[in-house]
Amino acid sequence: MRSSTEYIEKLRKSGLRPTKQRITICELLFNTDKTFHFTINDLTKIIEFNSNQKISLATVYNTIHAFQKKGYLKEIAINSSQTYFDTNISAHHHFFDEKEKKLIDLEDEDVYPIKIKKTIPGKKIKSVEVLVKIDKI
Amino acid sequence: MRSSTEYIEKLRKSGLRPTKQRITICELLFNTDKTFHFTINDLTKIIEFNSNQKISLATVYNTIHAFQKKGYLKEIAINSSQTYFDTNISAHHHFFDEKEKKLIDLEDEDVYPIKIKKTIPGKKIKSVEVLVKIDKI
DNA sequence: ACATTACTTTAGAATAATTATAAAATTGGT
DNA sequence: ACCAATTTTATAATTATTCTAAAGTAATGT
Ligand SMILES: [Mn+2]
Ligand SMILES: [Mn+2]
Ligand SMILES: [Zn+2]
Ligand SMILES: [Zn+2]
Repeated sequence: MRSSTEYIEKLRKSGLRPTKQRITICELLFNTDKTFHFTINDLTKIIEFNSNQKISLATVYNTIHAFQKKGYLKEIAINSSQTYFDTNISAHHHFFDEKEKKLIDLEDEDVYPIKIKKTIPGKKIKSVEVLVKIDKI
Repeated sequence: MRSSTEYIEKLRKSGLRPTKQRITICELLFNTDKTFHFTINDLTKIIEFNSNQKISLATVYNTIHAFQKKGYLKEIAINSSQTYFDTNISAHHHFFDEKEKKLIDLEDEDVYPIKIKKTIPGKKIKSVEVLVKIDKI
């Protein structure tokens, strides 16, 4: 359980005003050792059940996008009707269970290093992400 | 330029009735040596400019999903407002240029083989896809 | 503390890709 | 030709996300 003053500092340093809503969302996202994956819909429910506050949907979207731009969240590329975000911002890969619609982290040691031999003139690599789709045996 | 009778056969064998619309879409998608990536929006324009026929949007969606289910198309996992499809159905990876919103194939020899060490009990791997996001240097 | 300004939140409307509906058209088999 | 099953179509519905603009809050200077 980190103190909210820590998030106030973090937000201020990022040029984001530490509002009640942002602090609440920080607490719900980052006040845990475990990182996790979520959709906006998931987060809305988390807020509903774990805080006394009602935060408007627009603010949830605004906040998540602001946090993502600041690098506090990662967006995971999968084809889904909803966008997935990750509180684990380290470079890592994923399993995706399409039935359960759940992401599972692959740690660095779970995947042999990826080497891309091809280059595109005038372009540089921004990220390399592996998505492993899994299914019932 | 393949003959349309070839597509009629292909469709019949798949249990899909060879309708005018499906044959047209087959011709536009598969009558070329080069494979390519497209969205439904792209395909709609391709149909408009390269066939005398008007195919309703619902039919375009229906047909593409039918072809995908039969394995004639692959859906590419990226976060975009539109779904991308690929006429290259071989297992392969992609560059994605987020500015241009364009996919570029990575050939097998462009990427060292991916090895996943982690396993999930009761689950088997269905696919392994690498997405390399690129940007202006 | 008060005033001023900039930023943020909010409810609700708008947008846009995709899916559903159900009637009309087409296909394949007899 | 006839019939049943499938397909196409126009249109409506759905739904995640973004936009809008008014009201609220935070930061800053006096
Ligand atoms: Mn987004
Ligand atoms: Mn789809
Ligand atoms: Zn993750
Ligand atoms: Zn491809």
